[in-house]
Amino acid sequence: MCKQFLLFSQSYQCVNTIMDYQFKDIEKKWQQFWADNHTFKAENTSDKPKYYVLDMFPYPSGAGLHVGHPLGYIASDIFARYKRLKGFNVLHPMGYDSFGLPAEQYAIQTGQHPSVTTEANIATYRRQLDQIGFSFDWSREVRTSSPDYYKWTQWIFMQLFNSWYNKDADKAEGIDKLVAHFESNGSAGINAACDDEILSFTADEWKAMTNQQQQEELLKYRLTYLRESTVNWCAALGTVLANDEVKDGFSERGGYPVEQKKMMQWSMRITAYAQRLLTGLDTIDWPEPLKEMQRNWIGKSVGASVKFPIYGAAGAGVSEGTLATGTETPAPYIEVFTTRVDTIFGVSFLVIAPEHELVSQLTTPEQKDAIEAYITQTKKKSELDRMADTKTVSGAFTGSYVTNPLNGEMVQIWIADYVLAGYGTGAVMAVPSGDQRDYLFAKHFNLPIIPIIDIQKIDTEADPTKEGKYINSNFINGLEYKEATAAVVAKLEELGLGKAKVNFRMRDAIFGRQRYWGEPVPVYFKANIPRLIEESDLPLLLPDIDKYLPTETGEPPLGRASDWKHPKGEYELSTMPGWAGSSWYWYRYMDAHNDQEFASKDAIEYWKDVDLYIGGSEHATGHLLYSRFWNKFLKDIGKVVEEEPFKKLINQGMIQGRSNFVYRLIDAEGKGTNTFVSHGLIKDYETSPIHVDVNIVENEVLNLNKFKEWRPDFKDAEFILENGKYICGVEIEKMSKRYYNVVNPDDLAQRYGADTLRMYEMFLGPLEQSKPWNTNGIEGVFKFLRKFWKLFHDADFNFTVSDAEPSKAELKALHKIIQKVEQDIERFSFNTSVSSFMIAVNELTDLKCNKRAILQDLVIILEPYAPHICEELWVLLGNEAGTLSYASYPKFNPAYLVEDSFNYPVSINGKMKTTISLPLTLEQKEVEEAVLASADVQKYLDGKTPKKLIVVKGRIVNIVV
RNA sequence: GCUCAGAUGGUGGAACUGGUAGACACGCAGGACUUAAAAUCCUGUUCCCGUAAACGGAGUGCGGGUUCGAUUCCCGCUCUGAGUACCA
Repeated sequence: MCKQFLLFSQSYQCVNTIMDYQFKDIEKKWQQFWADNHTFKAENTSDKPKYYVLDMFPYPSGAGLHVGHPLGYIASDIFARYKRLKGFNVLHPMGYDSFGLPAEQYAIQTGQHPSVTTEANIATYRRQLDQIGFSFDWSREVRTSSPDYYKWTQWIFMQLFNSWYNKDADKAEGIDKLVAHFESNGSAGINAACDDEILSFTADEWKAMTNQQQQEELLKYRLTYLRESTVNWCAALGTVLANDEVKDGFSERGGYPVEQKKMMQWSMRITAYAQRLLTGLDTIDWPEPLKEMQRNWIGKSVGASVKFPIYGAAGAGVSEGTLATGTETPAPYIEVFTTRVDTIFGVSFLVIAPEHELVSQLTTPEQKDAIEAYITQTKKKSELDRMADTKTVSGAFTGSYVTNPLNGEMVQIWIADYVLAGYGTGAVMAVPSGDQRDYLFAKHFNLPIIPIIDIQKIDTEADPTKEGKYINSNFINGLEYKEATAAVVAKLEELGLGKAKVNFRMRDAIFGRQRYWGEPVPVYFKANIPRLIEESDLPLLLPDIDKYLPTETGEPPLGRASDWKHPKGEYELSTMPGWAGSSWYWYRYMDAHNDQEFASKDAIEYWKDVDLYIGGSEHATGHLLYSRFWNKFLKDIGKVVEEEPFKKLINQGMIQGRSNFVYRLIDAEGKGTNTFVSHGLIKDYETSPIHVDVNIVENEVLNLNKFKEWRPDFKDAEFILENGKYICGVEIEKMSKRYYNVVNPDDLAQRYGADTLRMYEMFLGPLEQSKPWNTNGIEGVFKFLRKFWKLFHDADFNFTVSDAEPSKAELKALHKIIQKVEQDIERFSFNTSVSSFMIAVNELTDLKCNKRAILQDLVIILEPYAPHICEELWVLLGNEAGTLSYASYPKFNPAYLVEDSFNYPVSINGKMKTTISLPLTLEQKEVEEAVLASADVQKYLDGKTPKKLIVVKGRIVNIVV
């Protein structure tokens, strides 16, 4: 900053500083060089082993990048650069997830086409990314909203439509194979993941169906299919949301209320893959919490389904009874799912969800009023209340009974809202002795509680134990858990009233959005049957429309597109959800410009999968689950080679904002004055806190002049200072414009340079840990880089390196850092390697080392962290420009670290007292003698004889007195 | 409620399989250079007692335990953050 000034005033200092570390020139020069020479272009054929480093690509929002975004990108870039130096052919691409709601919301407000704002936002992102010096191969950039790209998203959709899941083969197969089976064998022998209400038919019956009927039936098997589903409808956003986009009954984006609504919807049969998605988790190197989240989301429970015959229902084996007048043939059974089928003799009532389809059939005339009142009451309760209020017991008796299939006892049927219609069969067998909710329910309504295990303690609460022997349990009395469960299942199977069953919590994923800015679904409707467009007609382009709003008749915005019609029918009007384009993008990077396939077979067989994936854990149950699903499907149809797409995954922690406050003095009338009180003094005054821009605060000290300039109303501000300074208050909040706590990487790159920014972001702490951003301390990293630069220069900043043989101490410093950084990088501990670099440079500075033999290797190992300064020094050292990125990583030689003596810490009773330097050649016995002989130690022993002496060679000595 | 992660100086953090707690940096204090400031360099900096210093005591959220030795392992608890939520 002072340099230009000095240039004119003091020529002596000017010469001194002119060649000082000029990060601006250096960084601009090398960024240009890399771009011009395509330094980081990856080849799809190579003798080197491959390594694929991927970042979760960003949605290009209007706000641009803040300082938290690049954290993961910097880490992955360091890793990618490191792998190049280690001799790998590295694929390290970047792109944009450019379909999405904000651009559309903006379009609704301004009328501007989302593609225009998207384009502008991408340009900003690119500029911001470029100035940090990433080694991305930009020739492979993808944008999910580009027709060349979404052509293949649509193509994958078509493959899903043309596939069904064969449970016997445990993989997806072509729908034509299913049709062939129907033609020759009918529906017999098909074990498919499909809708519940499939028909069973013979081959002849199939052939006799009209095409319309056949298509309707096939739709029940396709991996993407239409079905009337209850969806999360958000009226304010005008769209349907996925479960993971809804939080506590409100939309995650915008926080608008979300209601349940029935709608014809495209769905993805992800449940077909539930088991494979679960087992696959054991084969991948992901953070355990993230795997756990996916496991919970998939929600596998192993148990049994049991049919309870409805007492008096036709076909249930009992003829009498007083059932409500059902119009249809009454159902003979209620089916429940249970994970504790061994407790079946403890069943004292049955509970079904208020929304259960049999409720009206089961309600007796006497109970009609009670049941209807209860249903009305439940409906009134919002989703939120129902979740919050888990303590109050409520329910109503239907008046009907089932019989226990194993002992024929009459069991009351109740409805209660603690049973959810959407899980299992929407009905549970209640065992109050073993389940706390059933227990409370039984107590509340005075229903029997039957102990079923000898050691059960059920005086005050349910006891879900599996220990002990069964009692009151018919043929399993005296048995233990395992054998009892097996016996009950066997008996139920024999009776045809139950079987072992696995249940998943995960639901099929809804795949339609009533929105404009997304991929059009490549489908048209003919006689209400969805049909795919021709593959040769892909991509089905997103048409222009006049307004980005639903039509008057409530159809999605695409309903406004005129002349947008398939020759044979009407196009689907909903578009694909945000996760469509991101569920396969890592394959497009492998072969980004292919117009014949989404990526060539060769490219996919070469790159295979992502070796390292870095991104936030907020995508745990969305993107990361859908991507695994699509990947498995693509593997089933032979298009990709790996079962799991992301071998290793790392979550970078969230960067929170760190807000600063000033405290405005309040006058007697309670009005804010123009005087501000320093934080340490606010207890003596009446003040109110005001957010202040963190960029005019340094180490909590407010820059008073900048504060006066910051907002016009603070122009004449006065201050009550402490120790001559105004100290600000601090609080951790979300990083957001409205808290004035956003730190922009552009500002830091301007002020300190990209290399400093990169290293500082890593220096901040462990990558995976969430932490508030704090710019305090960036000076330390900046100083380090200047010190590093000085190693190569004399006092007048002339480049000076010596070809002299390095000393033992210099070699030791070098090899210590080689070893340390390599270990750190392999375990993604980037913060500690930055510290180690500082130590190494401090040591070499103390040794006044300017030897090429040391410094050149140091340049190579620092390159992944601070690539610009290293490139510059690499060339100054006489190497060819641009060859640094592919130089070979220095080999660690442990011989240089060998010591011949060790400074033994001597503890007495575990407390470190003194140290003794002894040769490492000494054996345990000799160390003991040397320690006891030492005058220093004798002083501490104070004449006492040690009880015990512990010597760990090369580590420690501990004397027990 | 359940699951997971975490708690170390004024601050960010380090200590990798139990072995010198506080590396590295920020901040702060003192000093050098300077008319002065900035920049740079040097010294100190866990706390307490004492204090010129040696030295002594305490100390990794809290309470126990195992061990010659525990930030690290075990048991119980408190707090913070994330995920999930009547899942039968």
